[in-house]
Amino acid sequence: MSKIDKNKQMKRESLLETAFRLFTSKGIQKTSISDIVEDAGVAKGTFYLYFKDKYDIRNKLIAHKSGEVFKRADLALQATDITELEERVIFLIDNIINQLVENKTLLGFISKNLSWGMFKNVLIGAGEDSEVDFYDIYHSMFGDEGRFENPEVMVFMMIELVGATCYSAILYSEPVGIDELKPYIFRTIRGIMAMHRITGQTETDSDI
Amino acid sequence: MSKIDKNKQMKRESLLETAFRLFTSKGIQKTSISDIVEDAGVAKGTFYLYFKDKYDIRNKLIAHKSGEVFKRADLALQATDITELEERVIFLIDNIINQLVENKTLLGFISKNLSWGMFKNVLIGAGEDSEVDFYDIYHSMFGDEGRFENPEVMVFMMIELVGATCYSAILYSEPVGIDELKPYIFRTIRGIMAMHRITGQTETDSDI
Amino acid sequence: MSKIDKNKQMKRESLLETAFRLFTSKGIQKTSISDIVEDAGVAKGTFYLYFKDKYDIRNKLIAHKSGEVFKRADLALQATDITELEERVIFLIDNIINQLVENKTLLGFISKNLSWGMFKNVLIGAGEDSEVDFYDIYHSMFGDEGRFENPEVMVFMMIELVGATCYSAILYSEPVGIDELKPYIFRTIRGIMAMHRITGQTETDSDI
Amino acid sequence: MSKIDKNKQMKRESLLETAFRLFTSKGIQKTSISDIVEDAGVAKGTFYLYFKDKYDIRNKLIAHKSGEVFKRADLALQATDITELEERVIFLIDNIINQLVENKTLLGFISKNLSWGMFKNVLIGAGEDSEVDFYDIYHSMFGDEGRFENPEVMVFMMIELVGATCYSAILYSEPVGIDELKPYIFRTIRGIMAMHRITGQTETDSDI
DNA sequence: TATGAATGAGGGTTCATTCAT
DNA sequence: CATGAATGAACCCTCATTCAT
Repeated sequence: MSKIDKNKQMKRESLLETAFRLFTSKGIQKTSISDIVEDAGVAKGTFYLYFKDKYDIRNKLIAHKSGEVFKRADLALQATDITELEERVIFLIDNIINQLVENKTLLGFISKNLSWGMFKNVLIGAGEDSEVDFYDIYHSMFGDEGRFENPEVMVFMMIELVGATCYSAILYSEPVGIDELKPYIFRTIRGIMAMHRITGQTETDSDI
Repeated sequence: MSKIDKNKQMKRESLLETAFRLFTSKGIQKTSISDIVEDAGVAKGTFYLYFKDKYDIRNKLIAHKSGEVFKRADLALQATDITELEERVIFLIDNIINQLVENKTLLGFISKNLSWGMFKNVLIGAGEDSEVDFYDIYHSMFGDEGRFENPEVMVFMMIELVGATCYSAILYSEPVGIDELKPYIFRTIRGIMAMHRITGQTETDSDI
Repeated sequence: MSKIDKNKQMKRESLLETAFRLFTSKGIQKTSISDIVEDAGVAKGTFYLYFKDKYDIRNKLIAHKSGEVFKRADLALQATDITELEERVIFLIDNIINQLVENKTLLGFISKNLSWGMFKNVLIGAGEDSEVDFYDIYHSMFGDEGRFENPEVMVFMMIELVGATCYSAILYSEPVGIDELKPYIFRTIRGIMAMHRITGQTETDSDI
Repeated sequence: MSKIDKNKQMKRESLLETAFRLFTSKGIQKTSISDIVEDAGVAKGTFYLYFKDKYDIRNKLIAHKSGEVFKRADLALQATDITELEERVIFLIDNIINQLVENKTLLGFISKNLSWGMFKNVLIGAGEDSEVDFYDIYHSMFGDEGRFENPEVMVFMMIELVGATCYSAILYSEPVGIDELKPYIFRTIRGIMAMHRITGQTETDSDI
């Protein structure tokens, strides 16, 4: 049975790998299920044994691939001795940006498809096939300590800012290259964190 | 000739209107040219007299629709007596957000399709069928006065931040509704402007 | 497997047969793939499982049909005891002409489509789905014996002459019917062979 | 009126010229009426004022273009002092072949389209828009003198032989280039003429 | 489980032809 | 005579999905 199960797992992973390669090289719209099964070396019907349709495999890929990016960033962070929270966040973001610079196809894939809703799913559902529990990381960083007014909004803004600006800067160097953009991103990130830090809320709010 | 030309313009606009309605209700992928011409009440071949393909009409719609949003925001701004630049920017953004709240289908359409490159095209090419010259507005606000270190990067960051965060907040109230998010957005916008203001560069830079 | 393969072969042959019938009755240009699949009783997509496009099926038909003609002629020749080479050639040509007289649709199809390049392909590639190896026949007749100065040119001229003249004579009796034309054709064929026969080259050449 | 008529003639000739250029460069099937009128600089409807459809203009072109070739060959012949009939025929054929070598697009166009029936039309109908009366030439050469047994068959065979063999030799050098093929063609032509010459009919006929 | 032949609706696109101007 | 916008049938081809093996 183990052998059969292993075979099954191989088929599934072959399909995922192939789909990712084709999605990132030809685009999702232009990739047909025929393309995937042909390259993966399985029969057409087999695809439907593992995935509902093209968008099912896409969603599973996004969760998987973005999870990996966060995992690698977290591992790198653990290898440092940075303790200050703000510096830890900056380190993570910098690491993720660097990963995306190195892997532009992954960037294109994630940016076009990773919504905030998706991201939360990664956070929550990560435990199922991952050794890292992102939910724990998230909470230990932002949630438990009560240091931030609205941690979820804060993380949301940071992620959307980084995602949106990096896409254009890394892939098209528009309006500037990522190296030139990074300082601005980091300063804005620090600004966002400062804004949400509870002790820092003494200034008068005059938001329009 | 006038009669024929008027008829042509009507056909063209009928196609644009119908395409927009279908794109925003069914999505671009799911909308076929057959759908468009059927709803617009013209023959299939007629579509190809006016547009190259589905993506041609989409691009023209994006430019047109986002141009309109900016135009309306600018008109509203002119009706005020706000003089301070920062306040003018905040007013514009607030107005645009409010428009998008009122017109969620437009928001979905623009957000999914308006890239920075597209935005620049709207800015530059707006003159062709618009009474407002966005390029002038842009330059009079940010470019000429030498008050900002890198105005293009600044505008880029503001637009990407607003676009990315509003999409989720307005359409899905995730992670919070737009009303709750707005103060954070505005404060971040002010932070971004402060960061680029040349005289404000006295603080120490410690961008990683 | 045998059952499925048999079914596949049947589908393929049904398509070939139907295409031939339509090509010869309506012409290739006027025959659409829709026509073929409809008459063959298969779905449109099925066509593309077996052939790349209309011209793929046409080429396969030409090779197949002209191969059959040559094969039949060769079989008939083997049933005789003609030994003299020239008489054997005349016999083959006569037999082929007679076949084409009997099957005028085949004549129209082959004549319009069988170029010299095509003919060589039939000769060379015939082995793949045929029991007769035309290449062997050809070589044993003309090539090996060293009796002809330029056997390829000789065969080329004979084939082009026969093809071009028979088409008009058989189908339209223009300028005369095939029976009246035959003697002239045969005499010209003999002339061409005489011309290429190496020992026959004693006459003075005065080719302009 | 003359001016209008001149304008009409110009439109017609512009259409003919453009059609010929497109037919020979893209092929007849791939050339649409839209292509022709666009390149010719006239409106679509105008085409139908002069020609019935694409095949009407094609037929008119074939007659016109092949007529020109024969006319040029005849003019060249008249400039010589060749008197012997056989040599005159060889001269004509050689001249025509040379024209086709120089003008390969013309060769492709004529060969693919010039049937014997067409050729006779050119002969007969040539008077309508040509200064040369081919019918006269033809008859003075072959018909009137009673020197040939069946002049029409003879001309037919010569034309078909030359047309069929030259096409492959000039355009594809298959099986040999035209220069290498010419001697064989001429000898065969002489053979065909000898065969039809009435005084030369002393040899025994053994046509199968 | 796994296969892959078969399906057929539906996609985008072309183009000969018409006809009001 | 000349125009060219409009037509819409017909084209080729793709592909997600099914199901008998």
